[in-house]
Amino acid sequence: MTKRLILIDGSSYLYRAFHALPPLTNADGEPTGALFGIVNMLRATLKEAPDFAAFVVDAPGKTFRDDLYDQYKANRPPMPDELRAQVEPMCTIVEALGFPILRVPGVEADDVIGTLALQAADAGIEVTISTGDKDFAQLVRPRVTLVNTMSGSRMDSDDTVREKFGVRADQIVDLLALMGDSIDNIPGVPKCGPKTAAKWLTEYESLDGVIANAGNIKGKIGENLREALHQLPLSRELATIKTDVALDGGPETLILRPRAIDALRVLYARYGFGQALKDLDAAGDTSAASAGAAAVAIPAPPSTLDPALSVPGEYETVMTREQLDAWVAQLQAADEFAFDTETDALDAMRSGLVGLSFAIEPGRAAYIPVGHDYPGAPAQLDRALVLDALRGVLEDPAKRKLGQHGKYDIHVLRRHGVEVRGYADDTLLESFVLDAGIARHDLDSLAKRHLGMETIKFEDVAGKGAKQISFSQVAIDDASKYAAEDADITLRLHRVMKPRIEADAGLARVYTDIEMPLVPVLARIEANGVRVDADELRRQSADLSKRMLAAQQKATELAGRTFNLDSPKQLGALLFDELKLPAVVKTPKGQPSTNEEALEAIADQHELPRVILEYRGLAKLRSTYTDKLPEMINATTGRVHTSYHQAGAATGRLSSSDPNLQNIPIRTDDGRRIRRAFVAPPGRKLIACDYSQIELRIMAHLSEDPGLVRAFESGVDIHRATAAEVFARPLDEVTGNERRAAKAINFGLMYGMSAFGLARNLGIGRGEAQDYIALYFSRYPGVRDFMDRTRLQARETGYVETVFGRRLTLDFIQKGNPSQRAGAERAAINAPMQGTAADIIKRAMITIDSWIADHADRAKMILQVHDELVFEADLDFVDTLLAEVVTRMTSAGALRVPLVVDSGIGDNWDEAH
DNA sequence: TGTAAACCGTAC
DNA sequence: GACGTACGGTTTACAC
Repeated sequence: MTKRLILIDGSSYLYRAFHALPPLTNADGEPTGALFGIVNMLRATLKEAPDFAAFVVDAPGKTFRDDLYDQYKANRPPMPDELRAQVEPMCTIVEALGFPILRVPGVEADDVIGTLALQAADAGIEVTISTGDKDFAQLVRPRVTLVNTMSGSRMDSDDTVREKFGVRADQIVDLLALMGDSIDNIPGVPKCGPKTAAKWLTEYESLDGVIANAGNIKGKIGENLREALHQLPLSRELATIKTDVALDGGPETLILRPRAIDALRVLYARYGFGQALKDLDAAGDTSAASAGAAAVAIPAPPSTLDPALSVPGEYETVMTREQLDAWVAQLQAADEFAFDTETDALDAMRSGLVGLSFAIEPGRAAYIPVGHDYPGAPAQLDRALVLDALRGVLEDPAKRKLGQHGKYDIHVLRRHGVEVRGYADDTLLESFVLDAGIARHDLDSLAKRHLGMETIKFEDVAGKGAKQISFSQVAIDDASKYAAEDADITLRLHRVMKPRIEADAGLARVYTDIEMPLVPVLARIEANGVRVDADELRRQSADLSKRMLAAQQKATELAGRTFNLDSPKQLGALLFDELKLPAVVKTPKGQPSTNEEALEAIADQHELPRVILEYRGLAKLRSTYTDKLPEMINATTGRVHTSYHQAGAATGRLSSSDPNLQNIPIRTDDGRRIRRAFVAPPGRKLIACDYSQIELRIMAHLSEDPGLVRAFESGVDIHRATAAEVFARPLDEVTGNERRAAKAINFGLMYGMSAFGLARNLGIGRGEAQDYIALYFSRYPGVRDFMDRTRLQARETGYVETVFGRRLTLDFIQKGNPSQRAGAERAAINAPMQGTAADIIKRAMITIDSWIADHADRAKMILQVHDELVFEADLDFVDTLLAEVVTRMTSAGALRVPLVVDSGIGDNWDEAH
């Protein structure tokens, strides 16, 4: 029988498990996250009962690659302490599990693995390399297979390598050389990624072929290639795994020892690996001395201790009444469950229900298809019947439910006749409260981040781009795996993230008292929608078009030729190359900018800039607003329904999209006209209520500056009061310019502005701006102290907090380059104020919603714009609503200064201001 | 044909 | 480099 060898890349798994898993600690506070991942992986390996195995790790010290290239791995940060602390315990556990450990100085673990793999393959042994490092694909060949247990991927032939990389295994080294590697600091061809590299290698076969044909490759990327030519041979050498390392023993010496059961029991207990301990005890009594082969044969029961890496789930597709009844019974018996809906479109206000999925324990999930429709689709349970069967658990407020972005599912189910109640947890919001700063909170990213798992992506089952199909056309078997996994992963993520929130009182408060209660409130606001007068907008579009045409003709005349007024590039060429006008502003990429500031600066030297400014203003209004908004009116409701994104802004603010109703113009007359198209229905009025200077009030609260607090307590115009202080004159002698300067300072401070920025804003000298700021701080010393304190806290702890405990982690404040750090400091200054304001208005929305629920037929909340709430109400209910709303808004946060709410009433949004 | 980046501009 | 947080339209370049 063929012998089998498993080579485990310990170094790669250690790093990957560390970064993929949450920073767990045991009861004594020792870090265990990476250890946990490794132990689970090794236990799975033992189940495979290989004849030979080894756990290979890097030895300390330099390797031959450092000699080849002094910059090798120069970008790699030192090993974090939490990881370093896990290395020795890891080796102890690996030893106890019976694995031979290999550490060879002068080469990397990769080279040891490569050498052993080839020796074994030559000797007829089947080799499996277990690693998280894709570079090993270069070793795939007959009898050498590559697996990644964390992602579940497997490569055992040129075909499987090609699926992943687009080239054969023997071309992988060349591919890596072309791509380079920023982590290991291997130089490659700039802007050449996996796609480009694979394309070249397919065309020219090898790196040498690419080098020989470098002259034939066009474009910027061709230039990049030619400039990088000289270092490609070095890159190839660095990327090549050695297969001729001198080793003491061959593969046949790598024999597994019996597990040291007692030692393992102590170690598992110490690090809190409950499931591993249970398995050990279950197997240990009967086969204490077995060499691991079938030692862990008993399947693990569902466990809350280590849901993260437990085996892939058993998913059921519910096709019969009996199955449905059985699942409903299980849901009724469960304390909590995760659910998810699948639909035929993205828009929550239009999409139809295609299926539902549920998970009650990690690994135990089901998919109930109700709307799959394709040739040959099997008969499915009736949608109404399924929803009726589930109605009890879904509408029961005492039954805790959780989801990922459940607001969407709440909309879909409401539109299909089911009112979800008891929506208790949401993994999107758990992630947002834990790490507001990260880019993505979608399920796939979270699964990778917190569970180290690769999930089935929507595009895997439905395709993408032009080839994308509706989920209703996805084969039920595929749909079931995808949908059940979504519910399963949601549940597992919840079990990992929720305890981390509960461990911090501030985060728990923000999550439990603000974000979760807000979910149904936002769903109601979105469902309410706002009435928009499409005819009015179309009239405005026509008017704007006429004026745009006039501006365009004038511009052509002034330029002496036609050009595309919408193209910054063409405009720049005309203004700065042909007309030789000065370029005072540069874009971030160093090009001459044609933005408003740049055009204003040259408006006195030529007529054209002014005409462009006119055109731009008109074009913006038409393309973004007057043309688009009528298209967004829902055919069923006749209203416009925006989406509010609760995890949209890192500071805790909401964002709005499809359409964005938080950037409707107000500053210019032409812009403000658009607000006249946001109207109240007949018999109703719009009521707009906005917080007056809420962020500055929060600055007064946080800084406790006596002067600023006093100014707000007195109720005077804050910018005028600031001007009076800074310019040392009575309130009624403050000039317009002085007030304008004070206002610029007030706002600039909240954004962490410098003297440079203030000078530019006010059109004054930098020295003068610096004088203003110094004067300001001398009058309001508490503000300066607050700024310094905030920066210091951010630098020391890496995060800042709002009054209510919301936390924003600033990754770049400690590790970034100077420019990134400066940016992080500005964000640190701003976030407590912007974030506290967001907390306050969210609290107000929740309490107003609960009041308005009893008057739902007479009034609705319809918009939120950061510091403003808009309602529509029956004429005879306006006064009642206004009084109640203002009271609830002003009492939504207890600050050292009063909260003041301004309000207005009108037939449209403009009038209500 | 589709997508991403660059640029610009609207809001608070 | 220089003012925080968003969304989105148009052009442009480029990969598929």
